[in-house]
Amino acid sequence: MPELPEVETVRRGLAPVMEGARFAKVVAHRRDLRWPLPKDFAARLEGRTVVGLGRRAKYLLADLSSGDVLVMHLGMSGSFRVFRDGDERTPGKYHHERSQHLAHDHVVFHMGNGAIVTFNDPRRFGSMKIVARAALDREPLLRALGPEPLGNEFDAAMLARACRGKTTSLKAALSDQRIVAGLGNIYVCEALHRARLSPKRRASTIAAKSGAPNERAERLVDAIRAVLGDAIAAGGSSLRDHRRTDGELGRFQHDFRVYDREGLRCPTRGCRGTVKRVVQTGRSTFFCPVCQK
DNA sequence: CCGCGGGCCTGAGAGC
DNA sequence: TGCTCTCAGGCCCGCG
Repeated sequence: MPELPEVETVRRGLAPVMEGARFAKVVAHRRDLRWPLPKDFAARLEGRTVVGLGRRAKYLLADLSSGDVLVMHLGMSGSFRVFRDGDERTPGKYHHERSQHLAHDHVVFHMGNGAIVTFNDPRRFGSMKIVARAALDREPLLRALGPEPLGNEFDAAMLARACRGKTTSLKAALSDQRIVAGLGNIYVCEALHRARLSPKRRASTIAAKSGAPNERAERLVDAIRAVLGDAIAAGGSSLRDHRRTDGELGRFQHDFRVYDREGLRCPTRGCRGTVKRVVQTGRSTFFCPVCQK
């Protein structure tokens, strides 16, 4: 499911009920997630306070008072829901929603402030891991990640350097979390369309031979930042699984220019092209062959 | 090292 | 209705 904008939307939904709150009780209904939860998962969380809730790429990072960090990933179909004590829901609706959600609620956090946070993931490609904060920079899950695309260190020079000499497609390069961390299938397609660059173009062609960025690299960086910013502002994209933590849908799927729009007119001003779908490295790519060169 | 394909899972939707 | 097939916001591993 989630790419950077969806994960950031989830982070913003969880932060108000988790930051400063204590894990009163933690229940792992099943531990066989993408990687297994440790036997002492609940014990290492219970009684600890969440000092802060951050994000790195598509990972959520809960800093704990114990000096550990709870690392969470949503995989393809993971979602979090927040149920608050005494919110406006009627008891009937509350229980109805809980029962709807229960089938794949693998982990449930009962916070000391009365909030209940559930992690639901039908496909179980997501998971959680507890690591010592002091060892976070050596954590294999995070170690090889490239720069945050909305951070200061991400710019055309760095993107060009990372793509220098790469014979693979731009689509594959942008999907590679070691080059830039947080994009997935939707936002790669959308960013390339905004930058008017073909997903099939060789990644190396955004850099000069010296590795210096060219004008394409500049356009691409601007497009990536813009699409991620717009998507976060819209609460992410809801296709199948993504929900905000209050259960509401994201809205950015209505603003897709190419993703999942095969056969429709290209929205670029003055372009009379039609959105095409091709398969690259096993995933669907949507693009306009007329204005994306 | 590099790029690609398969596999991990479940569920939704299309087509017959 | 029910079956079979394809596809899905991710990522790791192994092969050539």
